[in-house]
Amino acid sequence: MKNLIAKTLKEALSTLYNIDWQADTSIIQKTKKEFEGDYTIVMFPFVKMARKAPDAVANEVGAFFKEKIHSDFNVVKGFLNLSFSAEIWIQFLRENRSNLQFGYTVAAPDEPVTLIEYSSPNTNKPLHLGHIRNNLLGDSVSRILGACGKNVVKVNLVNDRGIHICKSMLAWQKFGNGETPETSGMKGDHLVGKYYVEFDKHYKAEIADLMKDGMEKEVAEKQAPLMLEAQEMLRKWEANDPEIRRLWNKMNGWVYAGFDQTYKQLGISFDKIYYESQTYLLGKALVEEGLQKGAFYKAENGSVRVDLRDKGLDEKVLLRSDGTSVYMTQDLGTAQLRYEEFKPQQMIYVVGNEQNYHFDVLKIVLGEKLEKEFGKHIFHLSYGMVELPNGKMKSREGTVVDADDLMEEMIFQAKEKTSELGKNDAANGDVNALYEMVGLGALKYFILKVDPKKNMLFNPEESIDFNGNTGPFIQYTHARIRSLLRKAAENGIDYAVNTTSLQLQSAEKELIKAIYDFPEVVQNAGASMSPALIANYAFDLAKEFNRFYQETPIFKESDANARDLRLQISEMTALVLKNAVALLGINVPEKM
RNA sequence: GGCCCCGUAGCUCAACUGAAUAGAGCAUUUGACUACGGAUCAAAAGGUUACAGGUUUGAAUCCUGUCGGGGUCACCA
Repeated sequence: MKNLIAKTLKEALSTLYNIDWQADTSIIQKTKKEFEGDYTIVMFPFVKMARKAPDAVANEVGAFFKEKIHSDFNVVKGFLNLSFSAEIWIQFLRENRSNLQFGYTVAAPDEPVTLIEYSSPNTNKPLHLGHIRNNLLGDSVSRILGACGKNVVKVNLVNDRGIHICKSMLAWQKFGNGETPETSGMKGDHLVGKYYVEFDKHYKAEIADLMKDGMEKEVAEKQAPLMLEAQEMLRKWEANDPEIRRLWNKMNGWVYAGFDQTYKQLGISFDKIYYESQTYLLGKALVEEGLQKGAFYKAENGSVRVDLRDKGLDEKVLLRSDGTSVYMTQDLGTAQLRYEEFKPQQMIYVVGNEQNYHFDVLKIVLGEKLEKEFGKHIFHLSYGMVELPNGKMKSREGTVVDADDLMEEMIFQAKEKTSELGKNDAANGDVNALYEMVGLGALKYFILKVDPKKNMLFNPEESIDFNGNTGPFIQYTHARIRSLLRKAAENGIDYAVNTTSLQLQSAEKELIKAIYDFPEVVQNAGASMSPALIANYAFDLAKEFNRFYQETPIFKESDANARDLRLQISEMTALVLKNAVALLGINVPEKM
């Protein structure tokens, strides 16, 4: 529709004023509710060139539209409002009714890969709310890009090596008494996380002891026996010490089993999992290459660095003086590996905004210093922190919101709420599946409705809402529509509309227009990688339906054609709600 | 301190990337169930978009400065 308007506008401008306008749909927008019309064109950009008053231009262009595509129009202070006839909207409904993939674009067979990395957990502690935002965001953006016709490959980079996991291993060795997930009944990731905390506790005690003997705090932190042991363990690990490797494999195995369970419940998955332990060596070759090229240099102590001060950044270490790799080394290597494996047109990294600097460096080192073409196609999808009422989540202060606990709590709340409303009877089918769908729907919607790049606040004291701008509101609206359609089917009503010569009431027209917008919203969400656009759209659509539902009787309508049209609008609304919310990873029930 | 991000109703968030009277939800007040599903709807109230300048037909949005909040400046990841 916008394209038609743009095309006609171009013609109008050229015929009336001899203006050559480069079609730009941003000046064509939906008409605000207070005004009459469907679409609005802002005429200000043209008044100078046309050398006429805004209203005069708008009137002339409006007349041209009326002549050309039979749209009605009115003019308010330089804004040209166009209205289209009911036939056009009803026609649109008829054409799209049977398209279950409405709003989605299928990838072309030769579409190159778009790679997206998300989740990327450490293996020393369980996932928390921050990871949930990462996971949901990555998963949702994957779905959205897929719906935009991209060939998406989802990858996870597991951070399975380093001093952090050694800390857990050491603490388990020392204080664990051979405890396992089986003997303790704990989820593997939680068990390993427990020993990470345990390490910290004993480590702090050691520091305190050393300081009591008059040692400086900073020295004590480095001299504490536990820390020295952990570092020794890391060295042994790097030297492939069989015993350490066995322990490492065992404990990581526990963690993976735990993560798998969390991922499964969250409803997310990956096409490929990379392990840092398998990729960290690859970056070294790239560093060597850069050294040869003269892009990097060797410092006196033997570490390899890159000087980015001319880019407004600092010097950055790429390889330690002892030759071991750092985070950056590893990321260079994985990028190269992935490029060779998938030849992606774009590599998206879903990583928190605390790492903006890291990715600035990565892009420059890869794209400019090493002159790798794929370095220019790296996109850091940077998202804001989840904050608690009293600040950031800190694992050491025990203020983390655990992912598993939170999901469990949400499902429990869904159960409470459902029971309270007396909707937990067998008529709703598998009630446990429903609780899970609703609880997780609330959680996912809550996280995804806010713009990814902004920090967001989560208050554990107040449970996530089920009314208003929420996932369950949308799920409920969907269930109600399905119920309507079931009733129609029971009464043998076939609501295929076979006429377009109907009047549309305002609620009906608003709803059809909102449905019509969906494909464009998906495109916009894909372009800006923002599930928030989808979430807010779905909510508006559900609200629009409720308004329509309240105002226009369906089964009491005496005109069968009008009734059928309303059923058809309802059916299409349910489809769009389902398709929209599916892009957020939210399922929608038939009944609730 | 250098660099980056943010500041919108009491609270949580929008505003399609510069357009009309800045919109929703929650909370508050009021109204609507003998009704196709009340997890609903309708209405009231709530704003100098942190502040001060600037750019232009038009600014929450762009530029400059000030104040406030966060992030980051590791041979951690």
